[in-house]
Amino acid sequence: MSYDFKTVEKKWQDVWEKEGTYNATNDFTKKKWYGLVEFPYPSGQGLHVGHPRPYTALDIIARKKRLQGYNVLFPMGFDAFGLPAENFAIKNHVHPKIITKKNVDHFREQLKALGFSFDWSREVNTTYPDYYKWTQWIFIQLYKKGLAYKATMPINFCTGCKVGLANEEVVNGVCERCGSEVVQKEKSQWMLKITEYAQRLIDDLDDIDFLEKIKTQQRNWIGRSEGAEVEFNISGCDEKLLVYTTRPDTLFGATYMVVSPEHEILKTLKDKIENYDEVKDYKYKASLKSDFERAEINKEKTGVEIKGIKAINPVNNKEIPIWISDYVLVSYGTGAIMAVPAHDDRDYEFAKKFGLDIIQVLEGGDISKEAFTEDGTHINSEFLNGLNKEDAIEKIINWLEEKKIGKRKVNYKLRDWVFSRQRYWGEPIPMVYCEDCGWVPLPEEELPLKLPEVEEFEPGENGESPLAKQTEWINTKCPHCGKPAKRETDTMPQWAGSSWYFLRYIDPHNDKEFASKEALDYWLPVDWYNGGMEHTTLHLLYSRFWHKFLYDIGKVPTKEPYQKRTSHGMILGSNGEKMSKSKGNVINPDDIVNEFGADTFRVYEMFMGPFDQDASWSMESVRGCFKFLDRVWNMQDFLVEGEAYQPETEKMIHKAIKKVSSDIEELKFNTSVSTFMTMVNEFYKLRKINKAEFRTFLILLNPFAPHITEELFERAGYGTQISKCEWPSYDEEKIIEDEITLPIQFNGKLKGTISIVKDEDEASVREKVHEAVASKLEGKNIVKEIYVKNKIYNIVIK
RNA sequence: GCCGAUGUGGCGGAAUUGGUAGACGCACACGACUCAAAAUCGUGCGGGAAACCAUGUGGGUUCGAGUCCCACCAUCGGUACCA
Repeated sequence: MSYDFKTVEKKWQDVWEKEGTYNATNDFTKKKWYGLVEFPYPSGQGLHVGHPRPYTALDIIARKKRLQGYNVLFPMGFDAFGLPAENFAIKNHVHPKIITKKNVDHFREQLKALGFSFDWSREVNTTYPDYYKWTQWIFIQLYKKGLAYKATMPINFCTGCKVGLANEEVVNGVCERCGSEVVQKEKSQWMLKITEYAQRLIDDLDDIDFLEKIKTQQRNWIGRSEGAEVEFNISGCDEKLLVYTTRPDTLFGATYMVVSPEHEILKTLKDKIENYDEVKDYKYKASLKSDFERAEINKEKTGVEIKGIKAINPVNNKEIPIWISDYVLVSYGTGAIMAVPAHDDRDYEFAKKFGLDIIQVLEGGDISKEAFTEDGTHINSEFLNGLNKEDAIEKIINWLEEKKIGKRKVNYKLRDWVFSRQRYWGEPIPMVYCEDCGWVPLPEEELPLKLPEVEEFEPGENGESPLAKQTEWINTKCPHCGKPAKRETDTMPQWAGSSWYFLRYIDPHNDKEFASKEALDYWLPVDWYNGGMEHTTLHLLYSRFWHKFLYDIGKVPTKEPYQKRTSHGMILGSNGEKMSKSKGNVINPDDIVNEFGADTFRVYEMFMGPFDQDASWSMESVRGCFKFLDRVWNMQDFLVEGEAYQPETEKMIHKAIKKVSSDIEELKFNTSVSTFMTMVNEFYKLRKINKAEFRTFLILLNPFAPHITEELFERAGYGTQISKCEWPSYDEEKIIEDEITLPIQFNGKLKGTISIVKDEDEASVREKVHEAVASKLEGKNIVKEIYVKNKIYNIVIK
C-alpha cells in the first residue's frame, strides 16, 4: 500500500487545529520554552522555499520541547506594513489593506499546509489598529523620555521609493529595497536616539547566547572607538576647531586640518575666508554627490585650502593650514580632523597630492613611500619621545586634560535612527504640531491613531507623504492647548512593528496593555530566536534597542529580548544562484507539497545541508527524501508485537535517541535525518520491527515528519497520539561497545584491524596485533609501539 | 582595505573534536521481480594492477593531521575615506 500523503496530512492538520494541540497554555507553573522565528512580510508571490527552512527547524525544536514536557510558545504573525503593498495599490488602485488581507490569508494557508505547530490563536498583524496602537504607544514613551526628536538634517533619500531611509537601509549607495540611487536631501524627520544605547547594545552581548558572528557584526556596526577630542585654536580669533582622533599620540605629526564640506565653521568664519567663493563652490559640488559617488571616487582625493584662517597645533603652537575635503564626513566625530599624513593612509595621499608637510613621529616604515600605520617608538614628539603607542596615548591625554584643551572620548559609528517615512502604508506617527506648543503627543487614550481611508497613495511632489493631502485628517486640535493644530503626516518605518512583536505574542488580545506583567514575567526572554543574517544590523539591533528602553521604563522584566539567536543559510536555485524570476530558477513550495507532501518537504529542507549554510535546491534529493518516507510507511508491513527492543537493534536505538536529541539542539538536522535513514535500512535488513522499536522510532521522527508519524502511530494502535507522548530517553550503558574493531597502523598508516573486547588487557591486545600483522612486520625494525586504549594501535617502524 | 565564513568522490554532504577519511542521500552499474518499463527489493561504487596516492596549495608540530600552527590561493557574504 502506498502512502497517501494528501489525505493523511489534511487529516492531522485538521485534528491539530480542532484540538488546539500546539497552543501554548496559560499554566504559568510549568517550565516554559519560547521559540521564535521571524514573521514574514506577506508578499504577493506567496511563500518562498526559503521561509520554511528556519520555520521547520524551530518547529522541530518546539515539538521536541513539548514532548519533553515544556509549555511551548511558538507563534506566528505577519509584518504586513510595507512598500510592495503600497506600490501595488498605486498601480492597481486597490487599498493596501485589501491586498494585505489577501496575501496574509494565502500565507497562512501555505504555512498550515506545511504542518507547523504554530499557535494560531496568537497570530498578530502589525497593520491591525489593535496592534499598532501599542507601536504608537511605545513611540510616545520614547518621545516622553527624549529619545524621539525631530531634526532637519541631510538624510538618505531613495529616488525610487521617494522616501527617506535609515543608514542601515542604504546598501552600496543604493536602496536596500528597490536598488534605486540614494541621494542626500534635507528633510525634517523624526529620529530615535539609538546612539544613547550604543554602549549597552555592545556590553550586553556578553550575557546572551548569540552566534559569535552575529555579535561581531553588531559590534562592528556599532563601531566603538576610543580616542580623544582636541581643540585647535584658530589664529587671530576666538573660534576653535574641535577634532576627534584615535591617535592623539601623533599630535606632533599633525601638519594640517581638514573640515567636512558641511562643517559649521565655514559659516561662522565666512568673513575671514579669503577664497570664500572657491570654498563655497567646492561645498556645492560635494552636496551634489550621493554617498555612492563619494565612495566611488575613493581613489582620487579632492579638496580646497581655506585661505585666511590657520589653526594652531596645541602641542607646539605651530600654525597649520585648514582644508575642506569630502573625505571627512560631517556625521562622524566632530566633522573635522587633524591630519597626520606620516601615519594615516588617507592623510598621506591627500598631503602628497597637495604638497603638504609630512612629519614622521613614529619610528619605522619608509615615509617616502607610504604612511606608516603600525605601532612604533615616538620621535620628534618632545615629551612623548621614546614611548610606545599605548603609553604615549595615556600621557598625551593626561596632558591635554591638564591643559584643558582636550579630553578622552569614545565614539560610535552608529547613527540615530531615521524614523519617518513619507508613505501611506505604515503606522501614523501619533504627534500633533501646534504653533504655540510645538510637537505634542496624542493622549494615550486616543490611541490608536488610525490610518485614514484614502484613495490616492502616490507620494507628494517633494517626496511628501500621501497623508499630506488628507486635509480633513491633518487638521486637528492641539491636545495641549486646544488650538487648531496639524498632525504629523509621515508614517513609521517597517522596522517599527517588528521591533516588539515578540512581546505581543505573549498576550495578544490584551486591550489594556501590550502584554500583562504576569505573562511577560513568565515568558520572557525569548529562549531561542532564529532569523536571517540580513537582519543582524537592522531588525535585531532595533528590537534590542526598543526592548532595552521598555526595560528602562519598567515595562519588561529582562534587559535583553532574546536569550539565543541563530541564523540559517539561504536556499539557492539548483544552479547555485539566488532564486529569482529572471533567472528562472524559482521553486514554488506549493508544487513540492502537492507532489511529495509536506513531510517530504520538511525532511528535505532539513537534510539538504548544514542549517547555517547556503544550500542549492535539488529535485533528485527531494525524491530521495520522499522515498525514505515511503520506506518508513512500508515498515508497518513487517511490524510485529514486542515490548522491548530486539537485541540486534537495542544499541542502535539508544544511540539514535542520543544522537537525534543532541543534533536537534545543535541544529544538525541533516545528520539526524541520516540517522533515521540508517535505522530504516537496518530494519529493512532484519525485515522486522517490533512495536517497542516502532514506537520509539516514530516519536523521534515526529518533529521532522509530524503527519506520517502520527498516522502510523494511530494505525499501529498505540492508543494515543504522539503529541501526548514523552520524548524517549536512552541508557548510556546500552551504548557502550563491548566489542571493538581496533585499527592497526604502521607509522600512522592503516595496515589492518583486529577485534578486541572493550578494555582488553594491553598485553593480550599486543599479542593479537603482532599475530595479525606478523608477515608485514618481517624484516622491519620496530622503534616504538603506541596503544591508545580501545582506540588505535600504532607501530613505529624503520 | 578591514571583518566573517567556506574549500573533502561525478554531486549534496559525514567524520565521536588529534585516532580506520568518504556515514547518509543523489547519480551511476549490476542482480531480483516484470512480456517489458516504471516503482520496489538487493549488491557494488574515491583513484590505482599493486605498492601506494588522496580532504584548495606549500611548509611545520605529532607515533598519528580533514581536524592544531605558519604562509599562501580561490570562492562567497558583510562593511568601507569612521580619523
